[in-house]
Amino acid sequence: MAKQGYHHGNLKQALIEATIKLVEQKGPNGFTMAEAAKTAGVSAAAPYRHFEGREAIIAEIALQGFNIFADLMEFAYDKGKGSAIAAFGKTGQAYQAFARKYPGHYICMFESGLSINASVELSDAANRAFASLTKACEEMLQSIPQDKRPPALMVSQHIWAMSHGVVELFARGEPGARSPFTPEEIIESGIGVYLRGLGVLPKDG
Amino acid sequence: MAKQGYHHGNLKQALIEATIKLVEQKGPNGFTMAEAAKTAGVSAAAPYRHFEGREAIIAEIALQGFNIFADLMEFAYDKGKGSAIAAFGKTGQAYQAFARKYPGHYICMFESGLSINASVELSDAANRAFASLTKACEEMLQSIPQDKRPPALMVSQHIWAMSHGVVELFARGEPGARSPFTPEEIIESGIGVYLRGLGVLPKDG
DNA sequence: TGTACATCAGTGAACGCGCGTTCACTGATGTAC
DNA sequence: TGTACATCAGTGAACGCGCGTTCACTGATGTAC
Repeated sequence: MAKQGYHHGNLKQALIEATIKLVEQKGPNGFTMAEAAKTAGVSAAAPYRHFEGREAIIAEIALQGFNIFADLMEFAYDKGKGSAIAAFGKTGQAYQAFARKYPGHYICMFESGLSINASVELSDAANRAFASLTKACEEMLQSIPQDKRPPALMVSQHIWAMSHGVVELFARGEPGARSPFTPEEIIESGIGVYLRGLGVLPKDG
Repeated sequence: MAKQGYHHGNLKQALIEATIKLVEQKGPNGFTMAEAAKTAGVSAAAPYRHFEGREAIIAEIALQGFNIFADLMEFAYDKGKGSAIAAFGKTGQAYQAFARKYPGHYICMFESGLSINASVELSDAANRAFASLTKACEEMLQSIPQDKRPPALMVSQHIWAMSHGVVELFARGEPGARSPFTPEEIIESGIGVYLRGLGVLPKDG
């Protein structure tokens, strides 16, 4: 995959991948530059040709993560188009799927202590991701009479909070360790109840 | 407060308090034994008279935290007794109040990477805390016809997930930084919608 | 195609640092008589 | 009340370690002519 010899050829991405792996295994602060370099098969000084320092590599992963996340959400939303509820459901599933498929990115994005306002690029990417969730909420809320309609932003924050909570509490560690239900079951039923409460789903599913 | 002189007199608790402060300021991995000792005004070797090592002090704080948490939840639940809904609402508020009032404990409990199964005491305390939430859910669900009643455990996990998500996403950093709403507004309205979805609250509040 | 040279992307040694932990010690405290 | 002694809870020096980072260097690559 990577070039042999003096020049690695693809070191930047190799370091990112090494860091993702380490972060998944040891948590956001268990990773060290030295170990990332070693994992990538390169001397300890090499990373500094590509990243300013420790923080920068985490920030880069978070940035990539938010961009993947935003793409996934937008794609999921488009796939459900036609039915606002369907579109919304797809974005909710996309959230869980992202967290499951990219745990290292998820950790860098939400658990590393990184400030989202650290760079314009980063906050742009984060905003894009959550804007698409909020847009899905907004369309879904159209079916509710205007005077009973809660703010779309608040609805998307409820969904976001529950999704994030499920990831943090139930999607880590051995399956079943903390709950007899799978994360997907929990979030799907939770959002189902919530949507009934909003009045966009009938009382009986 | 603490004794002066060679013997501190209260070092164990002083170290715990120092660690809580450091954890609040620097995150779960920003704390060091050396700094905790220094903050408590004691040599770097002294903590080892009271704790086996770094992990042990975090575990002790988490244990204290789960016990305080469980007490608060049980107390809140009792206060709302008579009305199942009221009792439930009180426990939800107690969750947010705990996270706000004891951020250092909260971090050690949920963000330190500590395994809840690390000790029997710890898992007992954690179970006690969540059992009282589940009990509140169970009583609340009595008003629903049995064949439409979701498992109490799942309901309590939904509530727990949303509460935790709100704490993690909206209750940290400067107020208003990520949301125009306060954490309390978000969780209260979120749980309100959810309860309407369950059918334990009327369609219009 | 060949050569000279600039630039790029690595190396390896070294640094200073602070951490976690151990160890022999010592000052303070409690207790038996 | 006084004394001897055991125990407790600190100290301070030292250790080995690995980390983040810098620096002068060098091998590989790309390009102008």
